[in-house]
Amino acid sequence: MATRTGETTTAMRETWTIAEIADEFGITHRTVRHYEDLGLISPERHGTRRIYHRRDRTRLGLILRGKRLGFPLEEIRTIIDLYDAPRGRRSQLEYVLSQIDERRADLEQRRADIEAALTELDGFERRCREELTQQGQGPTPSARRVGQ
Amino acid sequence: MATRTGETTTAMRETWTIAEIADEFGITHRTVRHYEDLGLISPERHGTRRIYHRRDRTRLGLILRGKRLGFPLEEIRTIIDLYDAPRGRRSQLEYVLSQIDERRADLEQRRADIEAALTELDGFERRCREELTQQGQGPTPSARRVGQ
DNA sequence: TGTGCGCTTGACGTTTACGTCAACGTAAAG
DNA sequence: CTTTACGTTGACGTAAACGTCAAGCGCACA
Repeated sequence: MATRTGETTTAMRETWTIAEIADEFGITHRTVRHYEDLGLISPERHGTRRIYHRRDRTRLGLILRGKRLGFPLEEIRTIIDLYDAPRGRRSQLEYVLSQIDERRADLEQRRADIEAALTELDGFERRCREELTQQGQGPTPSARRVGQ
Repeated sequence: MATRTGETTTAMRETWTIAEIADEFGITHRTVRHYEDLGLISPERHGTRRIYHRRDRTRLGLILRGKRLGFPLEEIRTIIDLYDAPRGRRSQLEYVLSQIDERRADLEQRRADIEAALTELDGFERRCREELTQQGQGPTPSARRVGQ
């Protein structure tokens, strides 16, 4: 597990290549480049080569979480751009705050949808388990990994 | 707002046309047909015309919630099919229960992502508000709808 | 010095989720 | 009996999010 520069852990690294970034996040280099094309990340260049810093990794984390939540990439861009938007003037700050409110409303809608889905799932599982205990306790060749 | 069959409310209706279904759910008839093509709904036919029942509306509700949560339609189909899958034999029931566990794990991951996003958003808002009070209380022409 | 490995830029292909005609059928209303 | 409004089946178009070559560049190492 030796890193090629001899550090103890990757946590000390300052910069990364596209390949390192890609398989650390479990995506392809094409995907990383696609995010760059859309302006979600903008790595430094060393000549023609891309150099990724901590900032880029943070952004990638936010991007992938946004994707897990089903947000389109364009929307994800506006969200993470919000985090380091200029907020010097009062009007800018108030704009950012209003955007925050919109984002929160969206997230809370999603949370409500998830709670509802989980509740339904629980009810459904209970009904299934009742059907199960109602049945005879006759053995079944299928594996017993319910408790796992 | 009189319905053409003269009932008081749409809640009493037993069947609906594609147009009624579509604009009740705020989607196009093309979308409804697309869901049918993918096997997410299968309305009754009266000759060539589609007739939608309560069952179809329930399914549409689940479909749209799944979409709000960012699930692909194919996955949504397997999910809602699960709800009325045959579970007569014990092995079938156990399969359904295992699927439920998978679904729940997925939903809980998403919920965790949402909680994290909301927490970050809260922290970010607090920092913004501090910057705001730090600034001079000079008036700004922008609207004052923060408390709303 | 050349050879390979990793990186780069196109450019086209693919899948998902519909949008958008086009052309036709049909049932009720005038 | 002919509109007309609604419904139906293709079939092609499109936008998003990458996948997949192809071809070339540069640098480290034998």
